Amino acid sequence: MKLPLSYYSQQDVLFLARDLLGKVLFTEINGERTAGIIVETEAYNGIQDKASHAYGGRRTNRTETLYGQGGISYVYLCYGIHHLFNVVTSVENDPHAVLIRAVEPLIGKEIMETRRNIPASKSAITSGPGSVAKALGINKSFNKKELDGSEIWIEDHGIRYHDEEIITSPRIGVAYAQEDALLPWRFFVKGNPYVSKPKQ
DNA sequence: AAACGGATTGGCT
DNA sequence: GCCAATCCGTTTC
Repeated sequence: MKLPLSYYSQQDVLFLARDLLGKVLFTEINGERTAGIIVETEAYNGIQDKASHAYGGRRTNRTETLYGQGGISYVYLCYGIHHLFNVVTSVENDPHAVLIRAVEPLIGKEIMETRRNIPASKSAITSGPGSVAKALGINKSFNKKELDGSEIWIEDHGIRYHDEEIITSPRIGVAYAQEDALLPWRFFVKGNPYVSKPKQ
């Protein structure tokens, strides 16, 4: 049921960003299980990608996680407030990652409501990367965790989207990446209400 | 040593 | 629509 770690060693991060749509992301914290269907992702393509934290081969305490073997989580703090969850992919020393930007709640909706303090009837509950992490209880303690463990993992429930149901667009909030900001490396499910709605 | 700005969100105008 | 919240790696003095 859980995707094996070998799934994440695929070296084409664009393929995986698209393939992760429809997969189900789980967390279990103190016996509280929550899960959501991934409906929006972005690919961050290693040392050649100006939008990546690992651009130019940068290695810091924060980015060290990205250089690990595919199949671990990369969680960092954005704007000092929001935890953003990424799936590290490819092989060791090839710092590729997929940012999970939105999920459709599947299991543990009441727990998500408590964590987010908004009703599950509102799509904002898991829309946007900061909201996903908060709803699933993901914080910095999840950084570098293997994605086939008992606290966080991803399952294949056989949900498949046709090509025409998947939209690609430029990534969000990466204007600083200059020409790389225009690359169509964001993937989302057409019409899904949980897909984030940036102001751009 | 200090300033800057970001893979964002939600509350107030 | 605007803006504050507020941590941390990077840049600049």
